[in-house]
Amino acid sequence: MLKKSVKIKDVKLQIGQLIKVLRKKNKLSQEDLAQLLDLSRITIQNLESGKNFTIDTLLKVTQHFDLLDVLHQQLNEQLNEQKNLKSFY
Amino acid sequence: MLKKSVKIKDVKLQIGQLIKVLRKKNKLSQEDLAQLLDLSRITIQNLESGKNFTIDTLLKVTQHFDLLDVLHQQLNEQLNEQKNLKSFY
DNA sequence: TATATTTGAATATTAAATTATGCAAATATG
DNA sequence: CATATTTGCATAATTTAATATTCAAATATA
Repeated sequence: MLKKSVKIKDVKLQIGQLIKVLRKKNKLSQEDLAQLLDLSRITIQNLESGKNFTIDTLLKVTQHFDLLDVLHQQLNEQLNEQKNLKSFY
Repeated sequence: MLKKSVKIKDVKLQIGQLIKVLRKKNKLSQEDLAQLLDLSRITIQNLESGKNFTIDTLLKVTQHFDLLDVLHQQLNEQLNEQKNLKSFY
């Protein structure tokens, strides 16, 4: 059973899908979210549709949906893993 | 005991730190890594020092250090969590 | 120590992300 | 169904990430 490798495009589409779910869960239109984050609707649309975007844009959204701490923790775990150290909570 | 909130800048610096550790573990100079990913050394330097950068740049590095699958899986778990579904492996 | 390599930081240019606007298609709501 | 709202996708202008180059400081290596 061969598992096909994940492509960069796949991950971008996946991120977009996640943002869209979060936005709809919070009953926000693309325009609503854009205004809350001081971005244009087009940037939100690009983010959700797998286009290239900046880390600042992604982290603004992440922060708004209270996932910045989760991300920070996962990165910390990954960092400790690479250093062969246990992660601490 | 108050825990101070994680800032966007913190996460960017953390990503940069992680990339730097991965690069050094693989005994690559910034220039080496840049050439392997068809990027400039300056882009790698910006990535490692907390500047803004694009998701394509980050995912190229992630892919090179065989962490794209891990990221994909974590995103899938987060997506299922937001949908109130169990993640599957 | 000597010196070769790497890194950080500046400036200037190029490529691309972000933005603004408009409009048709899709979706939501009365 | 009717229509108001939202979304997707163009095009063009602006902002900024990515690049090229150079040089001094830091680091690695003989």
